[in-house]
Amino acid sequence: MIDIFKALADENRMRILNLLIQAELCVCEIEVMLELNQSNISRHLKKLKDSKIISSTKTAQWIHYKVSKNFKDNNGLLYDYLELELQKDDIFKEDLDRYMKYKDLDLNCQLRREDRDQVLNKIKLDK
Amino acid sequence: MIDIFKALADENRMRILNLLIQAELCVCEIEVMLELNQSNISRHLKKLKDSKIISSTKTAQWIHYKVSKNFKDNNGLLYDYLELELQKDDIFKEDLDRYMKYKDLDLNCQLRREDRDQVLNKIKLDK
DNA sequence: TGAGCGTATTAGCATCTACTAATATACGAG
DNA sequence: CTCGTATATTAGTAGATGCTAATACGCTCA
Repeated sequence: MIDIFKALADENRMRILNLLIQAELCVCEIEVMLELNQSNISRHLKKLKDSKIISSTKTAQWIHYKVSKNFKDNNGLLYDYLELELQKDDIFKEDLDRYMKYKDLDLNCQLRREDRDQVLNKIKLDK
Repeated sequence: MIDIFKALADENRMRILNLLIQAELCVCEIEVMLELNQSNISRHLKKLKDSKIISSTKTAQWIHYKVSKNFKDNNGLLYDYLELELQKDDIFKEDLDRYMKYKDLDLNCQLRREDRDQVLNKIKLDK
């Protein structure tokens, strides 16, 4: 249980988890959505995975992450708490808004590296 | 929310919280129950209090800590999760067993310093 | 097979955290 | 007022954690 709390005790990991609660995503998508660099995301994902909160599946060179069934099944109350609380914080809501834009524009993880800046621009929120 | 998780991401703080979920206690009682030194407990309590998980009331020179009403009211799902999970781990169960012994023996926080070792001995678990 | 892309890992660093030991503060009893 | 007790705080230190930049690994496709 304490390992789970340790994994949750970081804003960037919580932002990642917030996205993964809504969708299954690969590293490069999270990278664009949160504007964090790949190395950080990868390490944070490892920590979430080590504590069994998320799981991953590999297809070709992409690794897709999602909240693990095991976590939901064994920590239902905590999962519900997270879903509820994540709605209350602007930073998490904005991340989801960016994800919605990304999805509405039919963008996907095969976007080319040279397009990344354009993608970033497209999902930028106008506040 | 992240501050709460940070506060919960430590075994000793969780042991303290485990006791406070069951009873209102002062520092010297926690000290005996968990065999941690006073300085550590005081700092851990401060952290739990800063994140609004617990609250304290002062009577004479004793400061009694308990889970705050505010925390229970605003974090019901998390509180229920904690109550449930804390039952699953031996270390937390043993701490509660020691508390039960302490209570059954009608010991209280006014025990004299020179009696502390005796108290420790009385609440020792025979496993 | 080799180039390119997605992901993981490493090294080096700065910051944070928890601990011990010592000291300070606050209160009550005498 | 002063001593003893309960609690808080400080200083110093070791270990954990998060970051950046660089590198390594693994997969696909030409």
